[in-house]
Amino acid sequence: MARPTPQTHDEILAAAARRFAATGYRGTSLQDIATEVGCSKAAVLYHFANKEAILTELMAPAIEVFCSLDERIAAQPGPAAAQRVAAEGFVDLAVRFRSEIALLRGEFPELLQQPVFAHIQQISERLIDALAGQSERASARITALVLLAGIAETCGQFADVPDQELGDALLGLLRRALESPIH
Amino acid sequence: MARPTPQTHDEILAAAARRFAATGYRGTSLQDIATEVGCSKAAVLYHFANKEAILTELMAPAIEVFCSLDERIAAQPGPAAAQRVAAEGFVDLAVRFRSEIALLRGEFPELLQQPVFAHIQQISERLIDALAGQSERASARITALVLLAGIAETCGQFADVPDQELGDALLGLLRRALESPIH
DNA sequence: TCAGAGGCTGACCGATCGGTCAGATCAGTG
DNA sequence: CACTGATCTGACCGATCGGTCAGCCTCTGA
Repeated sequence: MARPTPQTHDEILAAAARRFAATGYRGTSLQDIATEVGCSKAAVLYHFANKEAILTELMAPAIEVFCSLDERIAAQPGPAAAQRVAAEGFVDLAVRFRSEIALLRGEFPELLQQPVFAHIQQISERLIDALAGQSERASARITALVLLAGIAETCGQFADVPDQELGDALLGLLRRALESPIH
Repeated sequence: MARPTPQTHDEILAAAARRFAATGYRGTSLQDIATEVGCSKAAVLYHFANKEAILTELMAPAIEVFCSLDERIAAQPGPAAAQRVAAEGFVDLAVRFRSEIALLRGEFPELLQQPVFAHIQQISERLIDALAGQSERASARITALVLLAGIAETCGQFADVPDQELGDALLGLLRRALESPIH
């Protein structure tokens, strides 16, 4: 490691983080990163062995904390204690590394720019409004968005769960979680 | 080949859906789709004007239902009724179109194959176990996964919310939503 | 019998990808 | 002065991308 730390290294990391978050890992070329930094593509590959090495260095700190959380959970005496540590630890992780985690969203933001999804974002905002009971409170809007995104993100993984059971579970979750509950 | 097969159109759609869900839109080439179908890339482009047209035809039904849900919500007399319709309508949408929505995850599944994320999936499963209070019930595991994915997916969007406030909101959400609540 | 239409192919195109390489520039050191 | 190592560049490479095109094959109906 060079003593008079060259700032180019960090500038590349910062630029890569912005590009990855905007257009995904695949959707970001080394030339994109180089252009944003203001150097050549070859300069990027001078500071990093390859494209993957950039992603690795970006995510390493968050992953390390994630692994240590896993160990802390495993060290708890019972399910109740494990649940508390898991909840608090994960929330802390999500808050501290939110920008790092955000770039895992991949090509999703760019995908939404496709003509097919032209009105999806506006509709989603109105949907969040409705779920939050038209409340302006930040916590109500956070709750609604987390639930909306979580359901959209995961429902495809329950291919083996019957429609009725999956629907009941999700509706039950919404009833419990929304701040001004459904009557 | 050259069989009288007008079913090729649908086979291409099905193959594209599988590939998009596995490696994302960008990460799936027309050749990938053609190979999975067992025809030439040119045949794919005979049935669809371009790559985007495949995505459009795949998502169109789900988007139409999503738009009509938006209209139904807007037609409700008050916030409470709107919230109920939004919750029930969105859950129904997510359950019915879960495979279509799943392919919006983009490059995420493929990204997790990167060496950096080697142990993330196992750790995530243990984290879900802990959040679900070691319960085997499907609804408990669905709840934990939705919350986990939702927080990870959205926390990056709250760059303007102070850490303390965001953390409190998320922890409050977990307390309310988890089936065997945190003491 | 044969024209025409639908279905499909292989060859090809320009653009862009991740990555390599030889060499230019420059600061520090003896 | 000569030399060295770190930083960076432009030119280039093979592979792959989305997409085009001329033409082949098979089926159908007049």
